Amino acid sequence: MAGARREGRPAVIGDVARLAGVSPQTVSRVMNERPNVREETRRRVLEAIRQLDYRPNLMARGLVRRQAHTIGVISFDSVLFGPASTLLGIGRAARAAGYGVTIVTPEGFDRGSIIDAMSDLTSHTVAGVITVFPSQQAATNALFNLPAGLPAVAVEAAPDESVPTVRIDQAEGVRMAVEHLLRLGHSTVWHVSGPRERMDAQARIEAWRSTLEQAGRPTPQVVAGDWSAESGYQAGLELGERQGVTAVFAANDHMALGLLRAFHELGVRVPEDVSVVGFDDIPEAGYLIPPLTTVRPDHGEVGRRSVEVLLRLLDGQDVEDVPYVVPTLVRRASTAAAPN
Amino acid sequence: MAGARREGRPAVIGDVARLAGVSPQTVSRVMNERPNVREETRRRVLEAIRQLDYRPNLMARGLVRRQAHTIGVISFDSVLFGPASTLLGIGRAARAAGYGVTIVTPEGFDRGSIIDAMSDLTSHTVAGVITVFPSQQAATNALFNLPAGLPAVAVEAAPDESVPTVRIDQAEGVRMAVEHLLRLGHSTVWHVSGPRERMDAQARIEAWRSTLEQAGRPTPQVVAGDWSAESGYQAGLELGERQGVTAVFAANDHMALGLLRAFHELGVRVPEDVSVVGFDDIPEAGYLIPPLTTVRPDHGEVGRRSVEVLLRLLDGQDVEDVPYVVPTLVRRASTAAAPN
DNA sequence: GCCAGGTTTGGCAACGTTAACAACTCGGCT
DNA sequence: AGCCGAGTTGTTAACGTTGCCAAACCTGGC
Repeated sequence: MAGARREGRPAVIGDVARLAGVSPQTVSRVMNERPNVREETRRRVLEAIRQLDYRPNLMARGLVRRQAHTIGVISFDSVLFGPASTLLGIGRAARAAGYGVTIVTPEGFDRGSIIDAMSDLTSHTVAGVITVFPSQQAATNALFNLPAGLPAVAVEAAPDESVPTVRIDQAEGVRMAVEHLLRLGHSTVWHVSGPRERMDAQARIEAWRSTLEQAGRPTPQVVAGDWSAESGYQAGLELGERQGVTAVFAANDHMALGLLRAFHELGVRVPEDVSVVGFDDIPEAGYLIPPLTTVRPDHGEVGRRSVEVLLRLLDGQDVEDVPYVVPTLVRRASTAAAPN
Repeated sequence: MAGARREGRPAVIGDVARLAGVSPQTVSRVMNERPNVREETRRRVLEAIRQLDYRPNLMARGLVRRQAHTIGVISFDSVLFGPASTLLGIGRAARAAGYGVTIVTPEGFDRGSIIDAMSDLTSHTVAGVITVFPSQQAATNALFNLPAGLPAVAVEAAPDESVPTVRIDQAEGVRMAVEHLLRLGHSTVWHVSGPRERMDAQARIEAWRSTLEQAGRPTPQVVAGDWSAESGYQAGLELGERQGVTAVFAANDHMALGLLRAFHELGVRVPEDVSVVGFDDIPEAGYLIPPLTTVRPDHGEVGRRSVEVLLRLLDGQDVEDVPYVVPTLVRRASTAAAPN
């Protein structure tokens, strides 16, 4: 019978055309919501589409239109709360704009694993790329190995000014945390940092230092951690024994959590003896012992905004400065006035 | 000059062919590592590829070969540790097998948002689909709306036996947790559950109940939570006031964390007065106060295995039963002998 | 020097869609 | 009646790749 779908195979545009008694071109017009199709014709086509359960082949469409319908994302640490939230924001915003999202997670920061991970992104399958990397080296490896002309946006770390970058305003977040502690009467604030090669860790160290300097306070030695609760715990064992430590700013909540535990073991009371502030506002932050005062960056907003910038790039516009995403300070019970 | 790349556009196979002085067909053979290409010819082609930075167009390739190079994943709660780890496992395994991964996260469990989220997966862009859903309803909505003939694998929740399903052995994990507590001398174990409409929550409730029954112990009323630390906290306030509660099994670590905090507030000591066991082994579990005894499911393995099963399906094999992924019990300091 | 059999290479068509253009329809106007 | 133009529809070719088949090229044996 005319218009029957070919055996076993999914329907294609020609099948729909035959069933509706029009040309493939007209079906294409209906699919793409172009004007100048008689209402009656449109109805017939739509009905045929429904009957055959026709779904346009995006690969064929991408081929003629010379454009992909997907955004590529290269992300590290995608299991962590922050990056995972950013990824979710990217996914939602991309889909709203009609793009799919392909996510790759390289094994390491080195050039080899990053190029390896990117291999399918570079094969004309993505319209543009967003990197979500905490390290400048990784971002450089990724962005300098992209095919020429492929639009890219960096989240957090970028090799230089040539790539539009969406960032959390680390400096502002840290300033809020440190000033909060100073206002509570602490004479200075110690810092447990993330790994120094990470951009965000570095940015937080610098913001912490400069806030203290501007307030005319001494800047203690940085205690280096690696984002993990374990490293926060080790830092806590060290700081808890030390004289005169009354306020600690940890570069993320996981380390703050380790700190809390170390202080608890040592009999150092939080917040009576020492105040602690974290960074991230992980979902459990409010239920730690004690509930953690922390800086909340809006990772979802970072994701949304990076898509927005990429779309502008795809549209041929050029993008100058992207405003920073400003975090907020969430005050809970882990901070209190300095002991005297 | 011969072999020059056409202005501005990325090189295509014809450009490479011209530069190497061979036909496009031969370039294709080299790209796909087919036999019967003279070594000298292969070298010339590879050199041309390098010179032009040629990358094959996967959309064109997919079109002729009638197959996609991507695996579609529909996931819920992708920010949580468990699903995020599964996603990572899927991504790595897929890439190792030469597939990209497209992830979509619907807004809700209802049919509308799921179909909506799936729309691009259904347009011939994916070779197969993996669902990562904690609810049977969601899995049903997804899997019954897939185009006919598209291979699919379910993680955790599936509508029925028709779709191969990769699961954590919830029952075994729960049994380990509950028996651990019983062996410590507790007369029974209370349970703070996840939301009942979630398959995994339901499975844990049932396993908890049957383990107690098999041991001939009374089964207390389930305290219902919703996975969040807040709900664990509320449950803790309730259980902490109750007489005779000496052991609690929380259906996930976040709720266990809330429990710990509530008990702390109430002056109930863990593990001296009450033992607590969680489920998930989130990265911070070992640094809570006290470090949490918990069940560790290998989410990454679940992801890897689901890809493996999907690949078998794509290969035309049919898959009978997929063995459960068995979790392990991680003993830490939140459990101890029952008080007398 | 010739032929059989294998290896290497090229030509053509097809995958499913859309862009560009051509052609047709229809009502209104000269 | 003939013509115009807006609105609607169809035709042709192209996107970049690979499957299929045929052609050209070797190699060694007689």
